[in-house]
Amino acid sequence: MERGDRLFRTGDVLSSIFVVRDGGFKTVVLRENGEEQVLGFHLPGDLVGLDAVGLGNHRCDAVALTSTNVCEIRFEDLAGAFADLPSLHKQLLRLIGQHSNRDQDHMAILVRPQANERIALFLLNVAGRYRLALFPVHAFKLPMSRGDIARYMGLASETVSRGFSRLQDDGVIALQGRVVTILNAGALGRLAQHEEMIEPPRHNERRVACIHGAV
Amino acid sequence: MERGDRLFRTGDVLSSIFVVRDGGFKTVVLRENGEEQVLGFHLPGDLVGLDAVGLGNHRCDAVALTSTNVCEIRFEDLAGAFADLPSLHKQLLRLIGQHSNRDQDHMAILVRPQANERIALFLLNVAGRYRLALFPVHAFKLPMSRGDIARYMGLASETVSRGFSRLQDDGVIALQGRVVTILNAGALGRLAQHEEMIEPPRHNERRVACIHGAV
DNA sequence: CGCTCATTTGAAACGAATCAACAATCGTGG
DNA sequence: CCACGATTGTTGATTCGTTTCAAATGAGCG
Repeated sequence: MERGDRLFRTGDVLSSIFVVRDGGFKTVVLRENGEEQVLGFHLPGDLVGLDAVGLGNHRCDAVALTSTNVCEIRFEDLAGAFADLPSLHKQLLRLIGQHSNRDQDHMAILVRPQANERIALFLLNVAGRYRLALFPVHAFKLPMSRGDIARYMGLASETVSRGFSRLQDDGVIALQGRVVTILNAGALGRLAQHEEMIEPPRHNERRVACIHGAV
Repeated sequence: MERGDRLFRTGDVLSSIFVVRDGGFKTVVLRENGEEQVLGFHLPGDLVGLDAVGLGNHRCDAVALTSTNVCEIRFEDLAGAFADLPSLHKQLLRLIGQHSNRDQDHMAILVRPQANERIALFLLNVAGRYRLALFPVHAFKLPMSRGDIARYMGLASETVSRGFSRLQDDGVIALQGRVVTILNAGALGRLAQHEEMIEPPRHNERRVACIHGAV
């Protein structure tokens, strides 16, 4: 699939669940006033489409953020297999539970009153997910735009941009466009919990991203 | 159960699901820094405990907000019935889907950048849920404190209080402590969507709550 | 009736949204 | 391969709104 393509749209009947192999998706709802709200990001290894399991219809659009590669699981096959393998039910329930955990992480971000905390949490979140799915990496490329991140976190895109720049100035992360390198995970964790930066940045001038060849 | 009692705690293994008959609950998580985040409110007719279906353990505490009355459904009974009645699965999945819809409503509140929009959405939300469960009422008593509402919406409790007062001054709602009367649902809906108040308040002085005997 | 806790309200400081301009990046086609 | 246009990202200045701290009021409960 290419960037901008939709895996499914709001209202579509549930026919398949997808596993992201490569690339990334966002799931979005369009509010009555025309604004787009980003419900979640789906990175390699993640499932897309579980939102329709409850009622049988999708409640959001799944939009490809980049060129993507997905694995399709036809739901009727799954339903047929349920009768034979009761354990599959537990499996599905566990998946749904994980999905719900994602929502909870999202809410944990949204309730923070401070933009910097939200941004720090977001980065830790994404980094953790990449760490699970791929081999541990210090640098990863965000497939989504700053605007998407903003609409995910309930902030203006300028605020996201400023927050990223600030983290770079403080030597917590290095930025190269959408490529993020976490330089100081400890500091990021403290920022996510409203604690002040304890170790001050070593230099005040913005350093160029030195990703020691990992990019 | 009495106010403050816990139906279950974080980490408890899933043993039962509950239906709220009377009163209300909040589900909360305690963050590492000691702060409490309110994940949801459970009013009469609502289910509590679905959070554990995915992994088998509860991921939050369920705290009674008032004296309450619940109906317990032992999960093992349910699991046994699954083998006999495959349709029960769909039923459970639908319930989970509804639960997920709640989370989505919650996020729709949290992404609003403006406190007034969040508060308007919250009131519409709660009113809609009371309308579903009980006979239509214009006045209802919130079982939760302003602080709980604030922790649910990611605001300071003072901001919630101010927002309520503002809505009262504008003649959109009437307040009597925790009893809320919606006087102008249309205006509330418009406020929830960032639109300005079109019809100005008829009087500037704060009116006393006139709930025409419904309380 | 007096206590404690919840709620309301005020004033000030801080932070984010907004508006606006600019730089950088990407994709496209010459 | 480079030039171009369009999108995306960054940065600055201002305005608006929320948090915070503080105090007063009100309600619920023993």
